[in-house]
Amino acid sequence: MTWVEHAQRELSRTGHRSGGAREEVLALLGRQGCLLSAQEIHDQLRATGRSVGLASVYRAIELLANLKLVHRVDVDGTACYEPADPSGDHHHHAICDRCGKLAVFEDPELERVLGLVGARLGYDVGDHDVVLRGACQDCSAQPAG
Amino acid sequence: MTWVEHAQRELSRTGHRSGGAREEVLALLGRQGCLLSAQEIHDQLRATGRSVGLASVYRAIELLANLKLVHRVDVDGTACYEPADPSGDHHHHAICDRCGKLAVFEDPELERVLGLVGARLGYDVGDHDVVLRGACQDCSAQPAG
DNA sequence: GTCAGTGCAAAGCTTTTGCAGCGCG
DNA sequence: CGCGCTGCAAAAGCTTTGCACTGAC
Repeated sequence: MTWVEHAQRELSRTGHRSGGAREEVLALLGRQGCLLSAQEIHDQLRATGRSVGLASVYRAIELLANLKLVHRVDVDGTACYEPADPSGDHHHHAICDRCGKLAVFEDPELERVLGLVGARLGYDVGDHDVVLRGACQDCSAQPAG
Repeated sequence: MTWVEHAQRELSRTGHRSGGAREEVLALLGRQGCLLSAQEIHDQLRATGRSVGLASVYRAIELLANLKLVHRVDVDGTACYEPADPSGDHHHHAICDRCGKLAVFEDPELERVLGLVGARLGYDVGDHDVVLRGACQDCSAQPAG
């Protein structure tokens, strides 16, 4: 079952109707898989002739986030979204300060340590964000500038 | 040497003049130590009769962030700031979904794992953010709502 | 005296909200 | 055939910028 199918099932299960705008947002997120801002979703849909109102993009995203079907990450003060794997698997991001390149990683050890930290704090941690910032391999090989 | 003194020295070393507004922002950050938004800085200064224009708060913060004297963390789409320890020591944050309570933690193991991840990606990681979200001990003891 | 620093007001972005109409179920 | 979904436009934050003025060096 694809993520899009999973999401559609969840939406229907929680009593939401199907509509053109949300379907388009869902399909785009499923195709892209990586971090997209609301504006990027709007622009990409418009570019492929499947225009959707920006407000509807925000509403679709908000709903999907509430159902934990997408994961939200703030990048430079802008919210970006990506499909959340229903199995609970997830990854984190490293962003290059210089060229903006985005790298994705996952690390079981990291997850384990974060779990321990949450337990130590007495927090029932439902979610966590980890973002690394620095120079990617290409950029750090070049003189700073 | 206090953080405020350290920051003043850095500012002067990098050719910046001293001015009323930035001094007030610096002093407040030094006193509070924890995450503050630009608006909160502005309000708290006004409340103590040391009013500073909101634009000046933003300009002071931006400069301090560029010099790595403060650390920026995005909380719910709003940028918050706190003094950055010159020794490189730093902590991370856990935020309660329900009551908004903020907890602070540090964990050498976490830092170690993040270092390994950065190395594996070939990133020269200069900075990283970790935010845990969930229910704090008090809130998770209560029925959801 | 020069030019960084400052306050105010206006503009820019991202995100949310109000409202009328359409269409899924 | 009701109510949720949608688009548009207006509004509501947060943040940046333009400009004239003040004050540090």
